[in-house]
Amino acid sequence: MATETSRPAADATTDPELACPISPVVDIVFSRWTSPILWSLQAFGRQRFVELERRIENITPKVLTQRLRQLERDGLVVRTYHPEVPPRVEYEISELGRTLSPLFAQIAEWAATNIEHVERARRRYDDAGAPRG
Amino acid sequence: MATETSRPAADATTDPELACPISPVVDIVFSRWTSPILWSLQAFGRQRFVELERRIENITPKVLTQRLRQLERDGLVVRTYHPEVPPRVEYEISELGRTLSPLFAQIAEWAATNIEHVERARRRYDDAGAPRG
DNA sequence: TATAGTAGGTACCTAGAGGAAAGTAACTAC
DNA sequence: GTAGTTACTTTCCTCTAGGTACCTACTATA
Repeated sequence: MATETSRPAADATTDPELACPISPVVDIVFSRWTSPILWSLQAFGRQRFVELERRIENITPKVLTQRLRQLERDGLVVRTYHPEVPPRVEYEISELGRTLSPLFAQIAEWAATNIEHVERARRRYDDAGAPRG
Repeated sequence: MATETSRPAADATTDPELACPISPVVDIVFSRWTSPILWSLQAFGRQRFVELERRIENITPKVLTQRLRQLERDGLVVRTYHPEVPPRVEYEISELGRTLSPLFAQIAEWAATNIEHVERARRRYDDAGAPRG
């Protein structure tokens, strides 16, 4: 199996997990491209590869495959292969994946009310020039 | 200012944010090393640079500085510089940063009940051999 | 004959994140 | 005069995630 598929082994000596119970979740759910994939599947239901590819703009098929495999391995996504011609594959969120929904909802809510605060803070920081001290 | 400090500009043409309202939050809160830092600050209160450096194992001072600057810029962390000798700098979570607490709590809760499901799914997947289809 | 559609696989390459290690300012203590 | 302390900064280097591009098999359609 390709080394590219597996994440950088969660080695206790090199990972930021020790001080933080949420880092493992970040590795599983919030690594690059995984959240849009999970979001898309939970928001729009079962989808084919190309549908995901089109909906998630700028993702390359290679990376989409990688992430889907990873999510399948983690039990968050279910892959169904139909041996037709042309081949048809469908992806849907698993039961375990669905337990993330309230999390996603809360994050979306936090974003709706606080992202603008973050952006205002950035402008304030940038306008103030380089940090003194 | 060093290019290393700034994140890869959130360009609408290259980012996975379009299909997903939670990606921006991921960029801000859940990028590498930021969650342990925020967690540490919200769990153990105001801390000095070296305290964070010791608590978050294996983080290098360079990266810690980068992440703290980023979090300060985003208004999630407050930095207080005391011009003493030797210099003393204290970091604490901001009011805006504190609004993340319920999020963190929910994620920690999800982890507590579901991480083992993920690990079991992985073992099942790996034992089944390469994906057929 | 050639092209399109589907779900990827594979080889190659680059940008950039992040690590290692040394340097810096400014003062104190020995 | 030298070592220690703190909070970084800077330089150099490595590694790898991710992008580009091309390839597979099979059929329908023009």
